[in-house]
Amino acid sequence: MKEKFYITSPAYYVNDVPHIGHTYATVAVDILARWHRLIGDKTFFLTGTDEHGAKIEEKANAMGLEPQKYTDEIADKFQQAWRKLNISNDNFLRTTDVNHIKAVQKALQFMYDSGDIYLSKYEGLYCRGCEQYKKERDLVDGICPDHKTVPEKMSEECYTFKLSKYQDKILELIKKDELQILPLNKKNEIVSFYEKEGLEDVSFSRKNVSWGISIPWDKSHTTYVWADAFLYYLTGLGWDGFTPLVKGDGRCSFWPPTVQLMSKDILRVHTTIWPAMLLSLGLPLPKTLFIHGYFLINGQKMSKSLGNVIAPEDLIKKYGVDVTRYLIISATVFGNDGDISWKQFDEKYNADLANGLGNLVARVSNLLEKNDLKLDLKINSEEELIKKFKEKMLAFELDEALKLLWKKLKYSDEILSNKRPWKMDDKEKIKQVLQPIAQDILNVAVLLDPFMPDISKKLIEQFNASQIKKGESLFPRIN
RNA sequence: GGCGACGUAGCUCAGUUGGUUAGAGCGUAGCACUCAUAACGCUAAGGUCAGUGGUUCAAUUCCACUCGUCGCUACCA
Repeated sequence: MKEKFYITSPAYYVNDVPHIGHTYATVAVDILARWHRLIGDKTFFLTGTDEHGAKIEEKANAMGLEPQKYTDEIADKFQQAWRKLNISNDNFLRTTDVNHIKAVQKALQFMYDSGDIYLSKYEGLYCRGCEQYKKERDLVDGICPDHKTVPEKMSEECYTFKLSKYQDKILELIKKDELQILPLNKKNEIVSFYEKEGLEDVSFSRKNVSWGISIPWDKSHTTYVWADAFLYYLTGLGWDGFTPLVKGDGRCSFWPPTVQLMSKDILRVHTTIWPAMLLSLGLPLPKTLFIHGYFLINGQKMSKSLGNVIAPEDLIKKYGVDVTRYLIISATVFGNDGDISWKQFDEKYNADLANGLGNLVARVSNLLEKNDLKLDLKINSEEELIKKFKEKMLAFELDEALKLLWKKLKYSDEILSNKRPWKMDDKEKIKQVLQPIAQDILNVAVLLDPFMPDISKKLIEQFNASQIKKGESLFPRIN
């Protein structure tokens, strides 16, 4: 039974080069995508970059570059980073892509024509320091708590999206899990927000931002970045902006997304503006939004000013690509915030990979080679293990899925130590001991593919050979 | 301030409708082994389950309060 599986990473904002947060999210999406391909699902994996907005324009100006030139450079860095990490995305879409821009304009025109976007005025207290409008309740004694200044009253004309119109519908869909939000505490957070605060209409255009997609019926405005960015999930499939979505038309048949992965800082907009836009456009909503956590260092957020950043390229330099993928995913409970450190990475590497998988592979393959034993092993021979592993993967419990594999290997180590085949003379008896253990290794190797694709491939080749050989050590111990 | 979550071994976490000596992995210590990457195996140490009070024959598990940590409080990618 082939199922359709469409998974997305957010379109990463190009105000920064790829850091470990981007890397974590993208590797997680990649693991899920590879897993679904492995079990035969028809899979599409989208990632990309979000490149418009005032901040990008300012950043480019500060560097003395045209915005397009600047975004070209950063987008290229993202693509390079993903290639290096063996990310198997089916498309990489930039929101400056001409087809994306056209589609956004068509979609906005549709929403304008249908009355969901209207001209109004945004009035508010603007803090120059924050460069944004503040609510009364955000202020302390009428003063911006961050900048200690009194915000100015300003008003500007803007096109506004009737977000409030969709409030009841979206809340109902979230409650019924038709728009599923995971983990559960995040769903509760959003439900409580809907019930207590409710939705207000949101301005969808800006007058003073030139680096953006111009509003098709009024070129003096550009599109609010989120309205632009969200449609990337559609244009990444080649959607041209016409509604309803063309059915059965190649990639567009992947719509809607099965899973959209994101961090909590963008959860709110993804559970308000995003589904409302889809409802306005008459398109099906994503099935599941999964929110992953942040990496912390000694309980603190990573930040450049604190100088406690662990860069993905440093991890790759030390451990290699596959091990880096493994370590950042297994370091924390998927969906929670979690502390990371070099010490912890080293310990995890030695425990799981060097002393665990790597050492067992060396023991078994060495004994097989030395005794000239030939085995005939089968791929995917243990249904029970696959079944349990699958359950964990489908529940997004990536770290738990891995633990199942390590438990299997630990058991093999025990058997090997108890039976002591190196003390035996009868080759047939040695084979009887080693055969099932080698089979377990092969089974584990297959399931490791989503996490460590190259290592998995190497192991499968090694253990599928009729004469298994010791070969080079996969994971040299770190001291 | 309001709403919510959490506080279990050095660390990361499990503990299913309250019920005999509270579990796992890592880390630490000891023993043993030598096929293997000073790896593996075995054993051990280590917890008034944040605190106080209550409900109950019985509470880590339910309730209240206290202390502590954290999240959300919309146009911040």
